[in-house]
Amino acid sequence: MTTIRDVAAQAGVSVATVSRVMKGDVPVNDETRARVQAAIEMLDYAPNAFARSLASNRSQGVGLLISHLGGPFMSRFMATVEEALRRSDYSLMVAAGHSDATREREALRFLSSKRCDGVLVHADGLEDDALRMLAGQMNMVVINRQVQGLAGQCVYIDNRRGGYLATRHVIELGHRHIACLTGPLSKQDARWRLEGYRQAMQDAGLPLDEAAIIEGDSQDGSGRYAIDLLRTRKSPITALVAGNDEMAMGAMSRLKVLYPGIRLPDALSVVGYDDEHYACHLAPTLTTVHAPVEEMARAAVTLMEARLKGGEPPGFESGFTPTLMTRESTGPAPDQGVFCSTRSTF
Amino acid sequence: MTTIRDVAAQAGVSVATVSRVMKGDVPVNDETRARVQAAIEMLDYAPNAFARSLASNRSQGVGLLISHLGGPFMSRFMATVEEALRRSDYSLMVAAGHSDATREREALRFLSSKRCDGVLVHADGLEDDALRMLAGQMNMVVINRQVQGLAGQCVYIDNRRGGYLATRHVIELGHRHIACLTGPLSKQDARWRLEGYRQAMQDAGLPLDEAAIIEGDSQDGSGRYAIDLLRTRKSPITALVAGNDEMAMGAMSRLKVLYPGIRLPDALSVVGYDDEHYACHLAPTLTTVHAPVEEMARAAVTLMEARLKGGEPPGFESGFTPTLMTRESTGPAPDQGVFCSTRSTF
DNA sequence: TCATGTCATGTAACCGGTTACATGATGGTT
DNA sequence: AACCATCATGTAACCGGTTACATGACATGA
Repeated sequence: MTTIRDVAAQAGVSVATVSRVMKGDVPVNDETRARVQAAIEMLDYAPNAFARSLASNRSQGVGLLISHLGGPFMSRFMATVEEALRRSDYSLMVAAGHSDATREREALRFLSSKRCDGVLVHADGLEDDALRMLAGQMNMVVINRQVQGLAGQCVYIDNRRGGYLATRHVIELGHRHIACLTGPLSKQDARWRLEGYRQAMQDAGLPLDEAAIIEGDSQDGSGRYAIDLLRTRKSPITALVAGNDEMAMGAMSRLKVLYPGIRLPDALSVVGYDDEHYACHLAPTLTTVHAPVEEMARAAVTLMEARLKGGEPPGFESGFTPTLMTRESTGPAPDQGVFCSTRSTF
Repeated sequence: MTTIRDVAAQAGVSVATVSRVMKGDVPVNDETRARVQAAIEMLDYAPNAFARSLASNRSQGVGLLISHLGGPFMSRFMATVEEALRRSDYSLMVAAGHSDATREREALRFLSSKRCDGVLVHADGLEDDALRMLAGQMNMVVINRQVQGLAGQCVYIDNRRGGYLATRHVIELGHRHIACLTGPLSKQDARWRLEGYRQAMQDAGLPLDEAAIIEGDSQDGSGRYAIDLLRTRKSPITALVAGNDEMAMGAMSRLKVLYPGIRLPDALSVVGYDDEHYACHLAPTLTTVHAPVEEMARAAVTLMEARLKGGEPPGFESGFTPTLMTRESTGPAPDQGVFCSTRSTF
């Protein structure tokens, strides 16, 4: 392995000069710089990252804590983050938190033990308090979540608005009996989406039926479960607002099994959330809420880089707004919901 | 930051002794060890990863080069790899190659510049030759690909068999005119899957119609394209074997648009590949080829750890076998294919 | 002419570990 | 008693960079 000393010897200068040339922003005589660069070229020199980190106390790496690696849009998110970071010569270290407070904390400890310069945190297990505390110990940007007291280091999306949009959409289609299938209410985003649902119902002057709110686990199985539950209740539900596409998909699958003869939006209008890439290939194609994931990822990296450079945090808006993708899974409200006990198909 | 010297002072021993206690496998007097451990505990000491790496020339990190972060099963794969590595206190550094030889090479250079102890390489842009060469320069385990000359450092799956299984399945259902929609044939796995298709056709004594082999790009758009193409040709195709679920999904969507009245397997039997988690929620649910991704990921890590420890490579079999998941998208061959020009729906 | 400032460059301490080798204590053998 | 092996521990060189400070060359103004 060629070291900085080899290069210095080859170029006939001191190691300090080589270091300065590598760094780039320190004034060096043009002729000297050229000689050093020639030597670097000739010896195919690449600085030792460890030595550099040890001396400068910076790792040139940022950690990414992902609550659940298989989660929606994670791949899109990570791809964008990786690309943006690499452009700045930062490496990306990934750790998974498995949506569990203890494991997320452990993952952060791990990343911190690896001396990341900063961490992008997508945690849904940790409490706000824990995040605030940890943010004091390391350079942190929080993704997909708004934490009070961590202004300027959160990139989030208005989940309340997402839930609102989804619900208002079916209301506008004439639905009055609308169920809501949420993700685990221990998660902030699930709570906000539900809040949006509540608000939309209230704004439309519709009664809130607490029995029509079902807490799921964000997996497709919950969709099936929700349908079965709503069916036993035989409440006159005509639309379902789901907390994510996965559960919406599960619900639709179950409906197709139970009511093979009925076209789906006629049986039940279903709205998803996340706009996963399969959403437009389901049958019927899924109306869902779309988030600008790539933009959010870029914003997170920008925020992080600003923190790392130590300058003023860029004053840009890091709150994003979801949009509704209207597709076939939602349609006009029928006179009678499929779940209504008076319906002949029962 | 507390250093090893602080701990040494606190415990009244030398830094070497502390280092030995940290290492674990060197004999240290029990009483001394206890004192050191108490000091570590008391000072909440965590060794500086850079210093350690610099001195020992090991990074305790492995890189993961992913050709395409959004690709099938990547999240499952990564989740498993991350968990297995972390258990051994290795960190995971991710770089994306974007399915392009140059960018993959660049990503490897990057990971190597960060001094990873080893790299797990999922590359589909690089040539075998390039991989063989690079494998000489760094500790490498190749994922999802069998490279001649790199025995014992590849974890792969028998794509030929996968293609064979998919094709034989529809043949057994009575289909005789079977199209094949492949991924980019510049990719090894796409070529092998096609090879399996060919073999199955041949084994069944069916004629090979080269016009029924279409090269796609692994995106859903290719599915649509393939259907449109087959339709103009009006060849009497009754089944389609696709190179992945994405394309199969695209094809089915297109079919549903074109022939809204016909149930899908009657119009065309479709087989996918990858068994993505949405496969069983499409309508009809998608018959597809399943790979034991988690097992493969664990095997890759095991192989890597063996290389890192420097011991003998474990003699286990790193070739995996795919299985067919039979679902609704395939059915008995109709008398007349939907693409047959004599059909009345045209 | 000499003090002073500017600029490019060199010297060497430092980051915080690992580890080869030195040291010294202990106990067994002849 | 002298010798040697064994074992736990300490000393200090080393890994390969960064950077504060020193140095020396040259230009400027009094």
